[in-house]
Amino acid sequence: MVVTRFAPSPTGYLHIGGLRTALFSYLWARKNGGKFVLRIEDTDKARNSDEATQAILKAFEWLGLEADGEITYQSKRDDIYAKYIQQLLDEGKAYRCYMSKEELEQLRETQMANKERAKYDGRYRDFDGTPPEGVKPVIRIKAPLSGEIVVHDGVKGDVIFQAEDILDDFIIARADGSPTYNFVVAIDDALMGINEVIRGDDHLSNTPKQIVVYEALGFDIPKFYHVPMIHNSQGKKLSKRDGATDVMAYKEMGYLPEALLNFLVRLGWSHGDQEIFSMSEMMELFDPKDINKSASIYNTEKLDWLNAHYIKNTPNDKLVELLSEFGVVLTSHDKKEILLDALKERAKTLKELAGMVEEIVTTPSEYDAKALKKAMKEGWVEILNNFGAKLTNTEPHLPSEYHAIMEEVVNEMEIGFGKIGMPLRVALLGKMGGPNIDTIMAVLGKEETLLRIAQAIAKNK
RNA sequence: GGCCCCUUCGUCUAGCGGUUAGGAUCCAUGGUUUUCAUCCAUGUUACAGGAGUUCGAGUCUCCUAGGGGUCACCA
Repeated sequence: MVVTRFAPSPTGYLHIGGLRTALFSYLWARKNGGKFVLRIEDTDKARNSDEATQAILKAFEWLGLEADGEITYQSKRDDIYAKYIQQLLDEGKAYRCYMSKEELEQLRETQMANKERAKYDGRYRDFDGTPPEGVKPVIRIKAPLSGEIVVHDGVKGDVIFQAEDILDDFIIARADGSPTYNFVVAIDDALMGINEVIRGDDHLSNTPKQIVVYEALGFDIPKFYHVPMIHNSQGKKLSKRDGATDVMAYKEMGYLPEALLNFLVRLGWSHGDQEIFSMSEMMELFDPKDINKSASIYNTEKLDWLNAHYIKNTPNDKLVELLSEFGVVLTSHDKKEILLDALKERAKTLKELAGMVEEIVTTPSEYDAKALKKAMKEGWVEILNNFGAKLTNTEPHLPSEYHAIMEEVVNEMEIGFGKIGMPLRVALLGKMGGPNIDTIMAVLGKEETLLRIAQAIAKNK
C-alpha cells in the first residue's frame, strides 16, 4: 500500500509551495487507494504555534484535502526518539560528543580559513577516556566517512553523493537531549509506514543524512520524489515573504478551491496537453513520474483564467452560497438565476462577481461623465420617455419581453438600436459596460427600471 | 567556496533520434455582441552556447556559461 505524508512545521500559514507537495502526496495516495497522513513537525518550540497548526488544518478543509487517520505531532513523541537514541548508543552506532559549542565554532573557523569544508573532526568518535567536566554532551551518529550514498529519486533519477564530501558525524540529539530534524524525520517516516516521500527538492541534500539514520536503525528506505521548487519572479525559492503565498488569501480574493488546485497541479506536473483537471481526474491521472525536473516561476495569470472557467461552471445556487461570504445576499432574489447566468460569464473572481452584483442591484447615485457624453445624444430624453411610457403599460418579466419593448421604440421612432441601448444603459447603471440591457431590466423589474429612468432624466437632462 | 540539481515561446508546459518544435496563458488583430465581458478565429514569440556520437540531435555524451538548492546543537 502506498503511504504518503505531508509534514509541515507549524510556523505560519499554509503556503502555496507546501500545498502543492501536499496535493501531490494526497493525489498519489488516493490514486493508489493508499493513505495520506499528516505529521506536524513542532519540535522547535520557539517558532511553533497552535494557531499555525489550526491555520494549516483550516486550509486543508477549505480545499477538501483530507488526511487519513490521526494527526501525528512530533512534540508528543520524545519517548520514541529517546528510545532509538539509546538503541544506537547501546549498539555503538552513536556516541556522546563533549565538544562545546565554542570549540566547534573555533574548529569551523579554522577549517574555513584553510578553505576546507566545515566538518566535525570525529574527535569523540572512539573516545573512551574520562569526559571533560561541565560539558553536557550532544549525541552524534557514526556516519560512513567514505563511499557513496545513492538517493534513488523518482524525479531526478539516481543522485550520487560521496560520503566524504557531505557527511560527518552529525548531531542526532542536542545537549538538552532533544532530537534533531534529520533524525526524527527518518524515524517518523519509518514508523508511520511512509514508503513514498514526495517533498521539495530543497530536501534532496538532507536525504543522505536520513538514509544514514534509516540504515543505522535497519529501517526500509522509502521511495523519494524530490519535486522542484516554485520560484518567485526573481527566480528565488518562493518564501513567505513573497506575498500572496498564504493559501487562505486566495479564498479571500475570491478564488475557488478547484481553480487553485487545478492551477497548482499543473505547476511542475503535466499530463500531455490537458489543462483542466477535476479532482477526480487529478486522482486518476496524477503520477509522480510525470513531475518535471526544473523549477517553475510563480505567476498567477493562468490561475485567473482557471478561476473564471470554474466560476462559469459553478451552479447558481452554489454561487449564491459562496457570494454570501463576500457580503452579497441573493437567497431570496427572484431573478437570481437570470442575474447570475449573465454575470458569471464575466467574472474572474468571486469578489469581482460580488462587485458586479452590487453594481446592478444598487441604484446609481452618480453618472460617469464620459458615459453621459457618449450615450446621451440628441433626443435621448424623448427616447427614454417613450420607452418608459410603453413599459408602464405592460407587465414584462423576461429579458426577451423587455427587448421587445425596446424594439418597438426603435421601429416607431426609426432610430438605431444604439440610440436607445446606450442611454438606457447609462440611465440604469450610471456607466457603460455590463450585461445585456434587457437582462438588467428583467433583474431590476419594472418599478425599479422606471424609477431609474426617471431619476436619470431628472438629474442629467 | 564545497556538494547537488536544473536549462524548450514572457509564463506554465508537450516532445522521449527523423515534427512546418505542439498546447495553454498572456499580448495583438479580426469576428460575434447596442456596450463591456464571454465565445470563436488569426497572429507574434522558444530548444542557453560549444564540441562530439549519428545518415540524422531539443532529444544521447562531454565541456562551458547561467540559474537554483543546500551546507546549524532550524525545520
